[in-house]
This record gives sequence, structure tokens and C-alpha cells, in this order.
Amino acid sequence: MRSESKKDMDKLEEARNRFISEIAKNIHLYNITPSAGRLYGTVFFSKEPMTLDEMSKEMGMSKTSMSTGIRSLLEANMVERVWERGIRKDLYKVEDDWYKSFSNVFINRWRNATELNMDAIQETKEMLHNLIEQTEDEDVKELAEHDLEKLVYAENYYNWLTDVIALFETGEIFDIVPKNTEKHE
Amino acid sequence: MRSESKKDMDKLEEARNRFISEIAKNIHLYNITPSAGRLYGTVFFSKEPMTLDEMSKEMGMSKTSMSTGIRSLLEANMVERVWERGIRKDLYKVEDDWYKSFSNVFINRWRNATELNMDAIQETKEMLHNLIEQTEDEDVKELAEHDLEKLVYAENYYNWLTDVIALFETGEIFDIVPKNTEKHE
DNA sequence: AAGTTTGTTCAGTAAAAACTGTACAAAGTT
DNA sequence: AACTTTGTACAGTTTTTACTGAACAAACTT
Repeated sequence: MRSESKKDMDKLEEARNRFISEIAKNIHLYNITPSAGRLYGTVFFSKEPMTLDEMSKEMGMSKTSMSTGIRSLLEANMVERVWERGIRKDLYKVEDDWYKSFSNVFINRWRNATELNMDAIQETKEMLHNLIEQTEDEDVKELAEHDLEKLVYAENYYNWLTDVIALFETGEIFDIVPKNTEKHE
Repeated sequence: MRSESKKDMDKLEEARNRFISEIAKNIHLYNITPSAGRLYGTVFFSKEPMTLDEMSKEMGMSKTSMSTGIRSLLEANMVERVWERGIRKDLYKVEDDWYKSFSNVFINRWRNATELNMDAIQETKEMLHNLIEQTEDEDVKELAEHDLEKLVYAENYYNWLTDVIALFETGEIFDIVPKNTEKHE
């Protein structure tokens, strides 16, 4: 290999690294660690699907870390496992529909939180209703009623959020904001 | 105070705690620590705006933690400072427009990440263009061109995301998904 | 001006999370 | 059946993050 090519290959690495580092910095929005973010970037630029061993070598990190990193990326639907005839090792490539990746993450995370919060609201409301019914302490009663109002507000908010999430779930969002946006003029 | 009232007050605390604990569990979606989430819940149920000292006492944590916790909530627009005549201490209450809170968090976090990523894409593209122009290594050239294609795709995706974010920024989202949703039937 | 009250900075500590190497189980190869 | 290869569980270590108390600065009170 000529030293010239070597230098050019380094420049390519450098360019890729500029983008990978930025991904690593912002990936926490997907609840993914920076190093799993670098892993994502590495697989993103790879021409072929990668094995855990290749990732390990490329990243200079343990295979164990690759395994856990890839799993978190898989769970976020940002990476997928692919099969290739004659290859025993697991192969991974990035999910190539980024719109889908984003939607998946957005939906899963917010819907999950929303459901749990709504359950909590229902339970709390019930506890407060019971308390109001049985208490003889007027102050407590008043406080509980005040709390109930706040919870009803919260409930409405979560209903709204559920509807927003549904935009992404149904794909309706792509009617509102079309996918094939060309570069803004 | 009668022992009966004491027990009822405990029950109120218990009910509130059910909701507060759930918030604490899911607040990481806003990049906020669980304990700052509990703090939010505490202020949420308080009838009056609270001081740092009151929070400290209520939460059984240091005032320093209250200070940093409140700051993170302030930055997320989830809490606001209020003024009351004759009171020297800083008073805080929860931002009572949750739709606004959500939008703020959503907008700030995603727009910021999107801008940084788009900057990185521009820079990386430039680096790759330069490399393609000057390299004599055909393999490197091919790889760089391949990378460029991927970056163009990413660019389109971020344009789309920018438009989605704009729905929330402009408030257009409330035309699409109306706020005053009554409880789903 | 001296004395308080109040919030924050900072250094040290405690708790949590990320990473590694070893050991092992499952599946493939001989 | 013995041997390899491959991915993951687990225990220990390192790194990062959260929390605290002491010291301090700014603003208010006397």
C-alpha cells in the first residue's frame, strides 16, 4: 500500500469520525450511551453488515461491550440483524429507514411513559375519592379535592399526548409532513 | 390534632406519592433525574409556591440538591419562579401549561440535536468532497462516494424532522390534535 | 456598618453506570 | 463424541454522576 493511499484512508476515517462523534453526542435522546452511539456510526458507514468481532476490532473495545451495545440499538430498532449464507456469526446493519427508527423510538418511549402515568393517575384518583368519602377532616377533604382537579388536568394532557403519539403510529404524520422533502431552498 | 386527621393526612400523602413516584420513574424522558422528578411532584401538589427550604424539608434532602434540581426543572420550562409581596425567598411553582412544557422540551432537545447533526453532515460532506477531488486511490474514492450518498439521505431525514419540530414550535400541532380533548369515550 | 438571610460554588464522598475479562452455554464442525 | 466457534452472564473494576456540608457572595435588615 502506498503511503499516499494510507493518508487518504486516514482522511476518510477523519471525515467519518466527524459525523460519528456528533451522533455519539446526541444519541442520549434515544436513551443510548455515547459509546453505543459510536458503534451505531461505525456500522452506519460500513459497506457490509458487521460481526461483533469486527466491531470490537474497529472500536478497540471488548466484544462484551459490542454485545450489550448492539442489543440496546436493536431494542431501539436502530439496527437490525441480517443473515448471510455461509456466515455463522451474527451480522448487523443499521435500520435504513430512519423515519421508522425515529417513530419507533418516539412511540415506544412516550407511549410507555404515558400509559404508566395514566395508570398512576387512575389509582391516585381512586385513593383520593375514597379519602374524600370517608374523612371527617375538612382540611384534608379540601386538599384532596384540589389534588383531584390537578389530576383531571393531567389526564386531559395525557389524552392529548396519546393522540399525538398516534399520529406517528398510524403514519398519518407523513401526510402532514411529507417524507421526501428535498433540501430546503 | 386528632389522631384520625393524622391518619387521613397520611393517606393523602400516600395517594400523592403514588403519582409522584410514577413521574420520577418516567421523567428521564425530559433528561431530568428521578430525584428532581420527585421534586417536581412535590411542588406540583403544593397548594402554594414553595421555597428551597420548604422543598428541602419536605424531600428530606439538602438545600444544595433542591437548588440544582430546581434549576434543571427551570431549564426544562417545567417549573417557574414566582414573586410574592413581602417574601424574600425564591418561590417556585410548576408551569401549569403542560402542553407548553412538553412542546418546549420536545422542541429544545430535538432542534438542538438536529442542528448539530446537520452541521456535522455539512462538514463531513465537505471533507468527503475534498477527498474525492484530490485522491488518486480509486477504492477510497468509491468509499467516499458511498458515504456521501448516506449523508444525503440523513440530510433529508433531518429536514423532515425539522419540519416536524416546527409543528410544535408554531402551535400548528394544536390544530391537528386539539388540546381540549375530553376523556376518551 | 455589623449582622442576617438566602442561594450557589466547590471539594469531597457516596451511589450508579459503563466497561472488561473470565467462564460458560449453545450451536457448528470434525 | 471431541473440538471449535460464537454470543452472553457475571463478578470485579473503572469511570461518571448525584448528593452533601462547608464556605462564600449578594442582598436585605437593623
